[in-house]
Amino acid sequence: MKDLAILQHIERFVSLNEEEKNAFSAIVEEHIIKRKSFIVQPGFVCKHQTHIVRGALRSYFITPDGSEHTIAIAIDDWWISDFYSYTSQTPASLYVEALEDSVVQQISYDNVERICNDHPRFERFFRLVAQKAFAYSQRRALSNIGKTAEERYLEYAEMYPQIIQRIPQYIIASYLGMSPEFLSKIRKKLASSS
Amino acid sequence: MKDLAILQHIERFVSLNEEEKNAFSAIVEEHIIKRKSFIVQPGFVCKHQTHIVRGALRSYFITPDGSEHTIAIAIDDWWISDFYSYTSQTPASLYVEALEDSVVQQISYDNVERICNDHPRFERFFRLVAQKAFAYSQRRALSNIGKTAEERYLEYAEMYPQIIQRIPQYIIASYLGMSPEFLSKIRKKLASSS
DNA sequence: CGCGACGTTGATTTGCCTCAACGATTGTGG
DNA sequence: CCACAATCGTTGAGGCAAATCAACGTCGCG
Repeated sequence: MKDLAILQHIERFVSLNEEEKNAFSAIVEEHIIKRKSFIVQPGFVCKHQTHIVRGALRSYFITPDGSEHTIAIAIDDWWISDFYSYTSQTPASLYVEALEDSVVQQISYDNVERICNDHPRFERFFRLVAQKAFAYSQRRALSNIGKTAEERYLEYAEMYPQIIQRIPQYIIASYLGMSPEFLSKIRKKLASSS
Repeated sequence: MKDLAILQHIERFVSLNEEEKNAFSAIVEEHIIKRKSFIVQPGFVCKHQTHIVRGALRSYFITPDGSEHTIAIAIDDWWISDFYSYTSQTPASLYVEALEDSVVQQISYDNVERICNDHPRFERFFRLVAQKAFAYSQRRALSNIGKTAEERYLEYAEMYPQIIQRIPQYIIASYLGMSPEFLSKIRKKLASSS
């Protein structure tokens, strides 16, 4: 039952009957993504929402001056995409790159719209997901306001210890909005003071 | 026809028949909000989504050190709320305050859920709104990364000249993430160099 | 009029970046 | 299986954008 993970995920929000489960299973595509390869690239429309079965991916973009900025780091059982590109079906401005060999399940924009038309329960599911994603992003933005780099790191490390272990430090730094050198200095200071 | 503005707003996303329009009109409450009064306060659950017919409001929160941070500035025909509190129906962490005497139209959480159950078209509308709001907030966050305070101000002033005129400068500064003193210096520099 | 809200200006401080050089580890082709 | 190159992390010196602090100007309003 390859789609079990993603169906369980959905049933946390809405309950589904057999017909709905089958309709959904039919539109899920499972893929293996090799480390360092991309599922979204600037200039191309992001056509899928991606659910990570296992592995790790990140989204990031590159400013005109050439520096990388990580927008999201996602691991097992999270979703990732260029949500702006997906929603508006316009060319992406982000890269979405696998940090490890990963297994993902994807559903395409067209199939989402279709299944939402056919089954209002999915309309509801995607409304709740969008609301939750938005609320979560608002909250993250809030909780970072007025914090120093050290405070942001401590909070993140406490919240997502698995990510700290699995993901290279310079990517964490880029996600937390600081230089890798500065994160290194923060960690040194924390290690000596504990 | 008091509900005209908000119905027009909805019909930009989905088309409604007479029955749906009537059902929606029935749950809209119109209120006048006096300058300096609050429609959301920390500790209380945010029970409404608020559509501004005319006037200006902002949402902000206060960090433990006592400093104010403006999250959103909204004027005629925009929506505002503590979206996190609304979505999860948990106590708010934001204030939402009127900056001018304003006229708003509100719909309650319970009524939104009810009308979504009864009419899938509204489920669709609120999904699209949540998706758009999320995509927009992502995009704003993106476009600010790696920018100096001056660049952020110039961009905002170009995008929303009406807001620059109508809203006190220290609130703009707080929204753009800089001190009021520094915004003053930026404006002085820009005035002399043009 | 006088008070409070808002904006300005200058002096000083600081959090974090940039640059540069140097380990440590990993992996990869010969 | 080793050599060499990437990749990643560390350390220190110097610099800058923006915050903080403090004082003063100005306007509208009760």
